[in-house]
Amino acid sequence: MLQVRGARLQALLWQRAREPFLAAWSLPGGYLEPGETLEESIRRHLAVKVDVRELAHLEQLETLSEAHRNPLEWEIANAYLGLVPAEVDPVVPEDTRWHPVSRLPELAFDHRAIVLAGRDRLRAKLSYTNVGFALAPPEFTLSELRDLYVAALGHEVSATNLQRVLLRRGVLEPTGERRASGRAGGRPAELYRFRSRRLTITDQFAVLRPPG
Amino acid sequence: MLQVRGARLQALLWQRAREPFLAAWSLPGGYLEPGETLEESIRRHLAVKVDVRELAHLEQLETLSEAHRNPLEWEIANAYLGLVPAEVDPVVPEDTRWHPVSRLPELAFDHRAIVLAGRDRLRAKLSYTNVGFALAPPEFTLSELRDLYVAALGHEVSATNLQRVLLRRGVLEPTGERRASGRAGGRPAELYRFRSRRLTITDQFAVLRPPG
DNA sequence: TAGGTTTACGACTGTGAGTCGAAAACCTCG
DNA sequence: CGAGGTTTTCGACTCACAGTCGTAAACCTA
Repeated sequence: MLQVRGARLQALLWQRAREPFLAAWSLPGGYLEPGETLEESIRRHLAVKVDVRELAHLEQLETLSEAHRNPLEWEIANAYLGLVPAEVDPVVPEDTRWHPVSRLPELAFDHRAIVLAGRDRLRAKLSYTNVGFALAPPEFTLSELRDLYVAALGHEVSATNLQRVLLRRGVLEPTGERRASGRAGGRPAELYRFRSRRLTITDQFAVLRPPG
Repeated sequence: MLQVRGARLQALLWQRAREPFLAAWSLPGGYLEPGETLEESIRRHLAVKVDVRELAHLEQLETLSEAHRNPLEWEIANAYLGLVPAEVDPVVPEDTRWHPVSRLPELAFDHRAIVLAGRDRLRAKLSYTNVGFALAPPEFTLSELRDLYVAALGHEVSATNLQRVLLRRGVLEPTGERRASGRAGGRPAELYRFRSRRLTITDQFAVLRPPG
């Protein structure tokens, strides 16, 4: 599970209480029960840590069967990517904390690679889909949205370009209202919302388009 | 497994000899054995049908756990996408045949959706990676490569643009040799090859690039 | 050798992303 | 109440690159 908090992209991790990897940080998850869908299983295990209704998006990341996983048993592990909108602060148990993806602690198994794969998937999809809806609150100003993109992408983003691109693609729509900026005055910003909160591909890749 | 044969994108299917879905066409595959990697398992099952050394590329597609699969047992199925270069013609058993993806027969389970997902994945990656190497023979003319792209993408492609784009990205390189076109004379075409035969992302998506 | 065919390549066009600056709309402080 | 500072908005400009087109090159066959 990833979320932008405090202008940084962070991952929800919990500290293991048992061997192997005692005291190392780990991704939430667990075993599949019979008669259960993969996604049902994920949601069940996540529900132990957070309120799953706050998940704005959940998608399959990859399936792993590497040998360097838990050496006791040969496992097939399904990694999922979940996204939580900014500004919600789910209640989490004692052993669970958010960690900036840019400064991860020692992680159990191959969980570090999984987190980085999730970050990369998010970065790519921010460019050609409307996943932004899963990072943003229901309404927001363009500056706030820009800050979310900066945190997730890890580089500067022009608010002007962001607005132009997302408007032309029909991803954003103005609410008609405006909100005064928090601190030092300034022109009040217009509020926007995502037109849809379901994943859609918005960029037909630039190259080798059909003619016409 | 997909391959461009006869100017059409085709999928390798075999006809089931047992219930359920008796006589329906089906994707090659089978069960995972203990102590086996997912990819090892896939290659083992494919080896029954074809010479797996002819696979130029193999990647994970998706993992399914739907209820409308084999109703007898609840299964987790891992779908893979394999690509075979044009102009190789692997020996296949009696019950196995290539079928154009655009005119698939009745398929068992949800295999039809899997084949279409594989086709879509291939189409997308042709635009922003160098997967072309897995569809093309070792050396080829630009017209031949264009025809492969047309078959896979399903729409016209300009040979001029294809050349310019793939050369600028450093995906193609000329071999220095040339080959007379098959039939009616004409200027002999220069031969090209893919600089690398490992999957690489070559298009940093058009949108929201880092500044500079 | 003339005409046909295919490939190669430069020039032009058009779209859209990145940049910049001015104007708008608010605040606070004197 | 006005001046200066701050933030947002929006148009205009630039530039990179994909798509189009026409001509020249290099071969074949009759």
